[in-house]
Amino acid sequence: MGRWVPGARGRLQRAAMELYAERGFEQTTVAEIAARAGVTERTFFRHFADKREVLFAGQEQLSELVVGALTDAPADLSPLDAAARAVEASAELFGERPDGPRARQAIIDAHPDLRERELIKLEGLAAVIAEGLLRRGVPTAAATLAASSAVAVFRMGFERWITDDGDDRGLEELIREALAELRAVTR
Amino acid sequence: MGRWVPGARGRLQRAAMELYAERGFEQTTVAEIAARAGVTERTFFRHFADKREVLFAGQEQLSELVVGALTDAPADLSPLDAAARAVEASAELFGERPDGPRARQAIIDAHPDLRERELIKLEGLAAVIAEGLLRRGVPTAAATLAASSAVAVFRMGFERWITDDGDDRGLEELIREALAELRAVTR
DNA sequence: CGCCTTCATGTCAGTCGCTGTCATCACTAG
DNA sequence: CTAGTGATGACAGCGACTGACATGAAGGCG
Repeated sequence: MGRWVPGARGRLQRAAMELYAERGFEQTTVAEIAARAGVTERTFFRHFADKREVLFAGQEQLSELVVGALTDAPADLSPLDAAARAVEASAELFGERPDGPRARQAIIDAHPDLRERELIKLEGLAAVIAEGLLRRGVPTAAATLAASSAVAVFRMGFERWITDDGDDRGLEELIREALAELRAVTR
Repeated sequence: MGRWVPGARGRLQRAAMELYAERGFEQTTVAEIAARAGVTERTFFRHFADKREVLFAGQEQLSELVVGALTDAPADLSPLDAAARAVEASAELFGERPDGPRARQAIIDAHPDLRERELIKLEGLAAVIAEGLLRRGVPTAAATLAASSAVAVFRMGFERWITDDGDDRGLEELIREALAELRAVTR
């Protein structure tokens, strides 16, 4: 390590989450985040592309995890089932307690700029799922539609997971439930 | 009208489209757009919330049109069919020639910031469709899933419409085709 | 015809997100 | 001990966006 205190990236993430939660996203300055983390504003932008990205750091891991699950999924699964299986695997990343994800989601939902960023991240997730389906021999159109359906199902399961307090079911089960509902709707 | 030349809003839209197409979105300054339109930078921000919004002016009309079509759709249609019928109605707004929409889409696809904005607009479209389905008595979950499915189907139809040059089919037919493919995938 | 309200615009100052550039300094390989 | 590496600080600068105030034409009204 250097003269600097290590873990600047993590401190920036925590500081940003705290401040966004306290004062709101727009009312928070990057300089303030940096100050709380004990670094310079410039350092913030060396770790995160912009003021929003600090909230979406785990996205790469999520994509890798989901793509891995898709690759490992049984070859005889239908495209949609394989894609759904893939997004179910995300439960491994989120853990059992929805508290953390719920707090983060509350921040995101509170500001359109952050929702935009979330949407393009989900779009990216759908893109890598579609790509994985293509590698399974699924035609382009079917891959695209199955991927976006899987993401829709994931979103619904995720929202229920962080919303319902009396509901003790896990993220995976809620995603499977949403998938069943999607099938009922498209029937 | 006043001392000012009327139609500032329209001139700003045209100027922005031209400049975004010529130099790209990021390389274009709001001051440049305003100058080409013969107004001040400040006036730009009086007409459009930000530099991106100038490309998404027709979104309100689209939502209204789609919601109207959803309201008018036969009551015995399934939620998904009604939602699909609604997005099909968008063809009325886009006209027959995909040239204009294609040019606009090329600009949007060229920059992530614009794609973000497009995604949140589509999300808004899905939201109003879901709302319309709720008014039809569709349960929340089914309404949400049907709406997002309809938007996915719309996107696929739209992309084919502006892409395929030898394909003379209209937007409506391409959307119906995508819907059939979605049904095949979710089967 | 002249006054007054309205409203789109111009002007100006200022904040903040974000970037390029160069210096600094601890750590590390040789 | 020296040169290189890598994360950081310091600083100047651009451009997006906002708030406040001034301006001048259009239209209503006496």
